[in-house]
Amino acid sequence: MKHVSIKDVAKALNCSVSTISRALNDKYDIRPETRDKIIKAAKEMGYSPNPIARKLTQKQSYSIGVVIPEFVNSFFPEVIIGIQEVFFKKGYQVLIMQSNEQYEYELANLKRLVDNFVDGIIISLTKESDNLTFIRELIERNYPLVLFNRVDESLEVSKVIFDDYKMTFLATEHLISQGITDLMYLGGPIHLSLSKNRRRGFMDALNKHKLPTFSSQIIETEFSLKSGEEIVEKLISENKVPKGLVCINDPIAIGAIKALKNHGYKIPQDVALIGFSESPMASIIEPSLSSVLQPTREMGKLAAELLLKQIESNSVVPMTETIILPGTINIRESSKITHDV
Amino acid sequence: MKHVSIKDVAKALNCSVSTISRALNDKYDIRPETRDKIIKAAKEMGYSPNPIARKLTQKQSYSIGVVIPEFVNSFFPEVIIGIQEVFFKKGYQVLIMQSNEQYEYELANLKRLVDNFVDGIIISLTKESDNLTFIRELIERNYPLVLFNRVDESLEVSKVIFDDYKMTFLATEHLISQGITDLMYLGGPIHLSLSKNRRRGFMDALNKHKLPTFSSQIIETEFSLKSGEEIVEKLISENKVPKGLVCINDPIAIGAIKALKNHGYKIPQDVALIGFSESPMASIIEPSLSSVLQPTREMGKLAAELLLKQIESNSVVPMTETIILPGTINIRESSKITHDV
DNA sequence: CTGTTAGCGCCTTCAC
DNA sequence: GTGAAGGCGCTAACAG
Repeated sequence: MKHVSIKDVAKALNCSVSTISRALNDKYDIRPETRDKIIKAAKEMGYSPNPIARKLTQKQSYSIGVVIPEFVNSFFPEVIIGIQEVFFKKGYQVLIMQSNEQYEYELANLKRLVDNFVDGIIISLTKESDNLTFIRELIERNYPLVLFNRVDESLEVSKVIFDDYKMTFLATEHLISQGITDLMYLGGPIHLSLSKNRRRGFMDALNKHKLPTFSSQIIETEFSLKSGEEIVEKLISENKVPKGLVCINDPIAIGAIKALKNHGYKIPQDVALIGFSESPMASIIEPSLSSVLQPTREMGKLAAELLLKQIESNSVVPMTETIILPGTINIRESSKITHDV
Repeated sequence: MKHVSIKDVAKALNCSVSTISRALNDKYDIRPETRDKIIKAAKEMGYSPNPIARKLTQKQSYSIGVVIPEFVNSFFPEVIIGIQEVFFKKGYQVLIMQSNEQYEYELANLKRLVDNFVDGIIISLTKESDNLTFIRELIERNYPLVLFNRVDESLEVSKVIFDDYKMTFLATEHLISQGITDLMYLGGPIHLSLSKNRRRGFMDALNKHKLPTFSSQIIETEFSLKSGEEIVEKLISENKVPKGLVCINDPIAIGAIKALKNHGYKIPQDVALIGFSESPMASIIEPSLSSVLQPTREMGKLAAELLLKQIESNSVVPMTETIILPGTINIRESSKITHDV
């Protein structure tokens, strides 16, 4: 049960390996009849090309890498499905690497992908990625690269992001429109561009409506449910719970809800909340969670297409392009204040 | 910015490539001093071995593949984290492939992994995988292989599974202990061993307690929340809702709860439920969901270790071993009937 | 101990 | 049109 190689086929058909190679790759300089004969024979013998050997000689490996920070939440898996849709059709292999929110893993993953000659990489940064040296090197080498969602804006590279600023602005305005003036923002890891933009959106909405702002209004968090829960527990113990909470994502919001409910707060009457990224949990928790709905799978598709474009055009000029995806606000119970209270 | 190869190092140090190779691989037959000198020079020159070329000559590729049916639910990602823990330490690359619950993808994924010379594969079957020809072939070729969770018991290969029979038996008994005699089982895709064993556990628990059994008591489902919701909607419309529901997994149970609540059923008073596989949602939904808690990450670790054992012992004798992991029942509100009603 | 040679499977010149 | 030869980067076998 050994792998049949091009050589075996050549031997069987009594011709040279290069002829076989040409036939299989459908090159010119080959008589149609011989080509067909060879293809038929190859199939019968169960020949399949060895991608390893192919990678060694050729530039293309027909595989790309995806590096994501985590996949416990459903967000990144959903993006990957979008990516796979595009590349599967094109016959590309998609290598998925997970960095466990650690820069060390991320770097190792990137290096491994490069060492394995992937044709390009799609990446979303970990929450601690502040050293971007390796990525900058890749960009300089004109390595096909696309960042999505968790990007660093200083990098000159193709990106697909959500309209973080605007959507957070609108989400905040939505709470304000419910008559809430006392707002806080649970804002994610501090140095990610995504966090910064969303924070800015939050502040600008407050400013626009001439609401008071104060320094402790924005709280740094992780992306996890647990983090949201802990931080709100702390707010409760310090007696600093505001009337409205804008949250960087759904898990944070859900953690917050959990803590609030534990302590007898009524939602949305005592505290109104809105999340981000529309997780499946949003419609399950009680009260159901308002959230910014984003085209997650679409994000994956677009990132894949941007990468494909870079790969297929082997231009020396870097093709950087940024796509900003819009979202919509999905209003549910957690932010619908009944004014007849 | 080209890749420096072993040849470049050889040229720089004025010695032969094989010496370099020996030094880098720390083989015998090399003087420590030359070795150290070479290693130092290689590092300075920024040399990194080309894994592709290595794969071509050697048998080992130091990479393994993981094929999972889906990763929208958190179960499989959690298993993969366990797998990665083991292999990352050993310097192995873990290739993650996702089959979208389709046999066609699964087969393509397996073939690609084999073509890429992974040293072994860890796999959990899709819900539709009933054609196991390719896997059987791999087993015959003594290809290192481990199945987990969604396995086929007829395959003679290493497996890591949960004690599906027993845990479902106990889960069912738990509902019975709450005084429920009118039970149904939402049981997952029909031909997976996992479904069969759990179904058997359910039936045996009923039999042990001499409860009536009837054919429509077990309903085939998918694994998704939506499936659970639809099926219970149907039960409601047909007026066939039982007093207790044992569910093959948490998403099904949560879908069921959603449908029941929509129609004004009280949980657990009108209908008590228990799920399986302890998802994060279980403690968030209201009422909180009782569920069988399983050592998910541990499952990944064990599967990885079984595979590693197969890879490292290059014995011709197949080493098949089945590990059955126990679970514990996590009782929450959805099945706690207050008898003072 | 170190260098030379050959070959993994494939593709790409270059002759014929 | 087709075959022969060389090389991708590395390791292994055999000399010396």
